[in-house]
Amino acid sequence: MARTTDNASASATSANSSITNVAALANVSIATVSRVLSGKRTKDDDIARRVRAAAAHLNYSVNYAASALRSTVTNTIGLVIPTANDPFCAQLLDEIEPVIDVDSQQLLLGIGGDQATQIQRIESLVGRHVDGLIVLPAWGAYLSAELEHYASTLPIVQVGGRRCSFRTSMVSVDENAAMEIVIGHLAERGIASVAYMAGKEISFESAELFTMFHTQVRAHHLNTEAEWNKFGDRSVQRGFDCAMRLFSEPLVQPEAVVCADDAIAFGVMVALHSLGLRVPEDVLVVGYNDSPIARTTMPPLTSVRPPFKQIVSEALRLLNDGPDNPAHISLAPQLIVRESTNCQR
Amino acid sequence: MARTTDNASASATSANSSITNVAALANVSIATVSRVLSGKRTKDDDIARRVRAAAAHLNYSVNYAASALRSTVTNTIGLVIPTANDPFCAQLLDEIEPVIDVDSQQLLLGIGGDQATQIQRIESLVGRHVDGLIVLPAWGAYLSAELEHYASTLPIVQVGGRRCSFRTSMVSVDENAAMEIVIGHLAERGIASVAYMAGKEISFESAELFTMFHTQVRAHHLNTEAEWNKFGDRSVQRGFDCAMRLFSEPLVQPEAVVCADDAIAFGVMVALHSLGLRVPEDVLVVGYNDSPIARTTMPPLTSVRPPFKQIVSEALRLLNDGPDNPAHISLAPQLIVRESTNCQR
DNA sequence: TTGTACGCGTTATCAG
DNA sequence: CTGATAACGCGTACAA
Repeated sequence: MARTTDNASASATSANSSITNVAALANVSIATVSRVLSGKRTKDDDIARRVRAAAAHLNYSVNYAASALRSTVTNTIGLVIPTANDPFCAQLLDEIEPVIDVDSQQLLLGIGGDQATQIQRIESLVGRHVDGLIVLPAWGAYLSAELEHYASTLPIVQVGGRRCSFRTSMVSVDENAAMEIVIGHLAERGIASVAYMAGKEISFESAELFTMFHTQVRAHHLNTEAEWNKFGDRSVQRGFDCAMRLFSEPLVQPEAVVCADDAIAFGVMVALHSLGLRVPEDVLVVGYNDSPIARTTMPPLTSVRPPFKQIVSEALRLLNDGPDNPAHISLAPQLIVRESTNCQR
Repeated sequence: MARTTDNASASATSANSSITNVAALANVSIATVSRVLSGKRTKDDDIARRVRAAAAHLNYSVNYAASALRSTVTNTIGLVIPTANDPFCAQLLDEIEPVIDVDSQQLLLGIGGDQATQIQRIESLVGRHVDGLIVLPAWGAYLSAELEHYASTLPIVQVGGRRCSFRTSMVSVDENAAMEIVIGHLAERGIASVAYMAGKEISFESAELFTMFHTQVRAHHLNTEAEWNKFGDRSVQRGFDCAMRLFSEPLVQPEAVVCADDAIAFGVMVALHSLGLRVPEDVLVVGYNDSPIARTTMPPLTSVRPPFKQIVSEALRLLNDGPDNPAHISLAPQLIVRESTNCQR
């Protein structure tokens, strides 16, 4: 073999080498090449090695279009998200892509911030014959009907959002467990009272969490007040405003604040700081989503971390199980304890 | 026509209707159907209308696998990014996906945080025969050789990162213009001295910007000190630490701080706040990237906004031009002026 | 076990 | 401008 020309010939043939070339070089039929490379021929004899060597030498890779046409498997999964500018979506993206790719599959991405756009993206991806579909519904988007419509054709997993029918699969964070862990943690720290800055009022999930908050507060014999616990958006500004109102009164104040999002928690911490209150000595603060920013606040923020790895692996497992085995899976998150709650009463 | 059964028959045939069915229903040949639906036949006579009606009735959509197999156009473009957890990447994603999709194209996403992974993703996508490739190199990744290797086969656009050869296309933010705009803005505000918190020292771009900073400072007759201007990472913590050191000394202090990232600026603002210095009354602060967080800081942060829309449209234009017309395009950003610099001296 | 031959759904080619 | 037909590259039933 002429070592110095290996690279040159490889790069020269990289574009136009098909299974036929490999078969010719390995001195076998294309059927054998197909079987060896797709793993349908387990033996590892001389033939198999010759085929693999030829494929490597020609820098051969299967033509997915031809493969998909013949076998109706595209080695492609579709992912629909509302936006990349959201810590949950972004972390899920970073977690899911590498896992997809090891399977020599690829990720077809659709972004849609509202119901109409998401439905459009779903239809686009179904038209592409993706092998499976993972959907993170946008806030307030009801995709159940749409998803159910394709559920018989295609394995579909909804991640988070409103609970859907049992004809489609679903993976979600166990928010009740989250609340239990958070309140339990605060109770362990010895605090006596706690406030809650919830998510959007319109959301069913927010309401449910709100209820769970009160259940857990009672269970741990903590105190809370109606005017401490408000619905609102998930912004820094909202956390700031709420905390300013809450802590500038000379009346009774909570010893801890639980937030439905890290951004809110962040605003709360800034407000506390400008009021001269210390975190965690005077007030403990807990966030949600464990966004990258939680690690870099002053002090670092204790936050609920959604089980991204598990969400991804369960979602992919459900996709592999096919469209006929739908299931609803709820996964408990983890509390990442940092400085913002590191203070024993 | 039986209106009530339209939906039922459409959904029933949605899965298994090919060009042959459409041709039969429209009473033309499959070739004509192909031409009408792909727009290669401009006339809008009775035949065209019959074809479209038949396609709509059967809920037909082209099989991209078959189309790709025959025509070597996959209607797919590949995008490689280092991570979704970065404001620049996330905003570019949100900007690019809708523009791709209107062209009935799709986005194949690859994520790789280092050089090796990114190369792997690029090869994966090339293996998928994407029609074009957009690459955002990871920090410190040198992909020029890899990209150049495929540049003859495939239109490739590099976005940002180290300058590449003229055999591949490139779209980047004009950082010099950015610095000019920023320093010009501060000079207009009447400040006399300014500090700069640069990006990573290893980066060529950082060094270049560092030089540009000094050029602009001189041009506007402002003052700066060597110990004010440091390289460092793009984190909140870094901004906080640097600002604490800088502003806790009773010596001469800058009236403005320019940061290479919003996160740094954020840390600076927190530090100033805890030192009792007001923004913008005592110190003006400018960030970079106009991440969503810039809108929600207290006060809202003046920040350099990369021209995402233009980056996307230029990148797609270069992809459309094919692999034989590479170009390097540099786009001036925009300064989004907010409260953090809203103070005349 | 291996090879031959067919067909997947589409677009390109060419003759009418 | 239209229609018939070949060809794209691969997987697999069937024959050897």
